[in-house]
Amino acid sequence: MRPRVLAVLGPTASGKSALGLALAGRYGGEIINCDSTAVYRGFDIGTDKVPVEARLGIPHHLIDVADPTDVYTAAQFARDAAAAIRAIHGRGRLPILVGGTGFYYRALTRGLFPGPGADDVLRARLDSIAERRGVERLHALLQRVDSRSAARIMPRDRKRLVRALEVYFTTGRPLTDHFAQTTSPIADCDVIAIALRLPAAETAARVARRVDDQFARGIVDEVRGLLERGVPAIARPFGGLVYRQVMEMLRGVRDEAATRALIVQENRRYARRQLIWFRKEPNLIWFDGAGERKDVQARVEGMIEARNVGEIARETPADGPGI
RNA sequence: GGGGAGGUGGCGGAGCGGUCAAUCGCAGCAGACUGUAAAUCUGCCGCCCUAGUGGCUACGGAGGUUCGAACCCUCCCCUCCCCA
Repeated sequence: MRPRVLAVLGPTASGKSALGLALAGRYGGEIINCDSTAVYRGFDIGTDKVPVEARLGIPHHLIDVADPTDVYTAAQFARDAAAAIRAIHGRGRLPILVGGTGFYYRALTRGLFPGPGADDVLRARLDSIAERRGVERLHALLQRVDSRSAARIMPRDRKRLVRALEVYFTTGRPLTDHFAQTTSPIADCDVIAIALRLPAAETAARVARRVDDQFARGIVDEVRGLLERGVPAIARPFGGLVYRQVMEMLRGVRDEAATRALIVQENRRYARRQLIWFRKEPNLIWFDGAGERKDVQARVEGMIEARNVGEIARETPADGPGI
């Protein structure tokens, strides 16, 4: 039997963590975070990390594995997650990916081409071209060296233009040439992916509630504390949802009421983008309803049992912790 | 009561005789995504349809001037500010 991996995906505030925890408890699982911002230490409230006390003793991986000043990437995630999966399988337990970053999930399950990582010097040079002559300049440049990529990338999509040029200049081959070598680091595993889905209005209400909660729990103090501890304002995770808006509030861009409203709005938009991504993701098994609901969990468990996914745990009960 | 400013698409706000269904921003909707992805970017966005150098209704209301009006004139309605 091929090793199994479970995944709990879905838009923000859909109850992924609760479902992941329930499934881990039931099937002897360990959780692997699949959320791009939760990897950063110190960014807790805004990322809605499950507090250690609430983890029911279930191991959580890839949370708090990066310093705020690090630049954690999808490639790094794919490597780390694959390693975590192998380790968990080695313990005879079931790896459960939980998160909403579609790109990370794809990087893991379908792979990224084995090309070069970021070249900061080159990026700086390309960025300065964009700065001085306009982003379109990069597109024109790409058009000359890699017209296939130029056709795929919008003329003002700076990040993708920079990356495509970076790959070309560091390898001498167009980005699209590299794609053929793309393989998943967990190609030997069977991934059973569950995706949660909620009506937009429900997501909106849940997000509003969560934002109130984040402020009540001290998101503003968390940000202040990070800054006081010397985390630079340009640190990657400060650019993410919630943190970006709170940073702007602290800079006086808008007051707290407006900030809360904005965060709610941005969350709804983010949820929409996540759904667009996941809709395209093949082989997801969709469940309607929030992940903390017992009936939803029961439905998911029914599906899992029908597919015998939990078998990994049952086959090797020996080193299950206290079962 | 007197004086002043203004009423434009869901909101903010341009336009001040034709090329205006109306710049732009926001919100909304749809989408792209191969090492920054909670990021970055694209399209649509009055109504109708066979989706187009298509039809229709529109710029507070009613009239008027003009070949032609969101833009000019008259009256009315309504906001806001200042003085009483």
